[in-house]
Amino acid sequence: MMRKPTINDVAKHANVSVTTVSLALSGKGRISEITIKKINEAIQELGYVRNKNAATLRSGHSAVIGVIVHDIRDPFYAGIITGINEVLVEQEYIIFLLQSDMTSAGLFKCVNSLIEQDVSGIILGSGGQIAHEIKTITDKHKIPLILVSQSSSVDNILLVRSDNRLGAKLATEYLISKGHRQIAYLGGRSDSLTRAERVAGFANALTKHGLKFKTEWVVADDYPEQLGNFEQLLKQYPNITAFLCHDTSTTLALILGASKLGRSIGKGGNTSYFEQQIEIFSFGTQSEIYLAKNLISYIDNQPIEIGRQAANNLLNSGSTLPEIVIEPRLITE
Amino acid sequence: MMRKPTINDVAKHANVSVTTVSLALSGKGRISEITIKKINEAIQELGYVRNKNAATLRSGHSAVIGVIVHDIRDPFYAGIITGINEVLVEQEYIIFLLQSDMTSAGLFKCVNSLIEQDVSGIILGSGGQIAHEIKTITDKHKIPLILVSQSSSVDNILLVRSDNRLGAKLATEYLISKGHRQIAYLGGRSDSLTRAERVAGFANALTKHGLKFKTEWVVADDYPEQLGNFEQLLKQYPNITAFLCHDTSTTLALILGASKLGRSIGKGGNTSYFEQQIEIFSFGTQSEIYLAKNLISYIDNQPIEIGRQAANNLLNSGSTLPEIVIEPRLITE
DNA sequence: CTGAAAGCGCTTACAG
DNA sequence: CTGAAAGCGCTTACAG
Repeated sequence: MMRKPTINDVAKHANVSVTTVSLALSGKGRISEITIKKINEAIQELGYVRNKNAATLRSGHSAVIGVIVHDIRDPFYAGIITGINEVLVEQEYIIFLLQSDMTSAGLFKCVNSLIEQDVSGIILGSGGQIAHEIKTITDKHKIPLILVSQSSSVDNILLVRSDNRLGAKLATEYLISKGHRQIAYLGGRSDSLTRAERVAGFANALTKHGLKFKTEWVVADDYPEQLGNFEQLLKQYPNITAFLCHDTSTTLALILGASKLGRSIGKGGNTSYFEQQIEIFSFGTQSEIYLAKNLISYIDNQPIEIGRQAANNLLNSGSTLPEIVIEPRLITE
Repeated sequence: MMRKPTINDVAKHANVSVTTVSLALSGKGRISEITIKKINEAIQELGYVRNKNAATLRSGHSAVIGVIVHDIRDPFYAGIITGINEVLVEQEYIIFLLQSDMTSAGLFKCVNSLIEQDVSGIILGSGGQIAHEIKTITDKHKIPLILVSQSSSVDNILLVRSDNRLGAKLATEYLISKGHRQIAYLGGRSDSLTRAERVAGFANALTKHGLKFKTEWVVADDYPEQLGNFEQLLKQYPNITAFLCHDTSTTLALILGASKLGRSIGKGGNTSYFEQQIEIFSFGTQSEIYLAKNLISYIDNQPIEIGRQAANNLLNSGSTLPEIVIEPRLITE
């Protein structure tokens, strides 16, 4: 076999027309059992593989969607992609994965590239305002666009996101319910919108329960050196008994700091105050925390579910809701 | 504009032939400045976007490669994809991302899907023997295949991988050089090949320096409950002063266990034995550890570099080496 | 430096 | 249930 076999070769080999083969492949016309069998045999013998480029070109439909994220190494987005993939595999769709710095220029390049490939939908990992410019383009090309994000919302574009505010609020209330009265928020970059929402939820829970929100007890980690700040905080305010941590890395740093000062970690609640025990509620994923889940509670933002919903809505162009919020799951065991 | 503009529309609008437009787009023929300007204006005005499906179909070349991994949430593979992407973006290539359970059936489906899309290369995240079956198929379709992996090698297929054995060995030797004599290996599933290689490197370093390799000091985490085993180990053998940890999750669990027993973590070497300090060397990535890098050393397997090399070799079909080993980087600061 | 024309491999009315 | 034929949007010899 010199040349790749085409649908023509299959047709000849099976003694039917190309129409029949095409119909059989796509399952559209009603083809007789016998014919199908003949065709399948021909496909087997020739080692025929359908050329989707040709099919897409002719039919105008691609069964490919594009996903653009900032950094695939971010567990949140990795989870989303897993969820998207789960849904798409079932529908025999396939993903183009692009990473973008989310600058205007970079994003335009990505979107253009996806349009060139004639994708039938785009999922963009961003809640930023730039999404509007993108939406203009995708609209012109009649390509559905869905945003997925940790936070924020954007007018008039379908967005599937997590609820950071709620996650932080529920976690804080959980800590309060266990008797903690001195709670701090640690980690995250201070320019992060996600962090701002979490801090808002944190503050909200405190105030709701008559506790005071102290800005000194909210420490960012804009620079690695701020790890020292966590230690400092522990030293300066030894009466803090519980922490909400922005991510696993922060949690790790906190535990190390605590350990240095001879404070242990546990889920004992405030009753163990005299043991100097610290209770931690961290944002994170199962794979990061599972080995430590006896001692640390965590908030799962459900990225996989976000991915699933985004994919489903893209394929069915279903939802007319402007935004779908996935509730966080608290793992306190 | 009702219909998507095609290369024909651009040609008419610019008063040139389609040949000229096509040549200008691909930068192949030498087209006069003036003509190029006219064409670009037409493209702008019409909002023309090239249809790559048609181009691929006609030219037989796709500028698309497929990447198949087991789980995109694995930081190692996420890093590899980042590296692949880095190289491909420069060459204006684009990635199809597939997740596979790496069973025979699942993998065949993925590969078939990629062949249907006419990819010009495949990178497979696996070192398993199944790669041979896949190689047979990709060979038949003349599609270059490169493997990327944590460990193991496969005959006759180009593989880019990390060197776990070496990473573990160097880390262990580092700990020994700091005076540690009682060192344990923690974490990883006991059926993991990667883990086996690391344990081999660990054992090798110990023996080389006249230390005894004790199987009781090598603890897996096949079940989450084995977290308790770490604690148990610490209790039973309080003279262990250093640990090699399989991943960040293991490290987290170890620190928690140590903290419970009043042992702190640091890079003090064995001199701080009487302070009960523990020194940790963990496999992991920068983003997982950076906040704690003052207290914990880590081995970076350089997934990004693995991805880069795999992509480069795929595009240039360059290397005739059967395997490229990327040396781990030890971050002890 | 530019144009007319064939053809990549498929899908899909249309006609039987 | 099946066939002959047009055409999706491009690239690429070939000829000028």
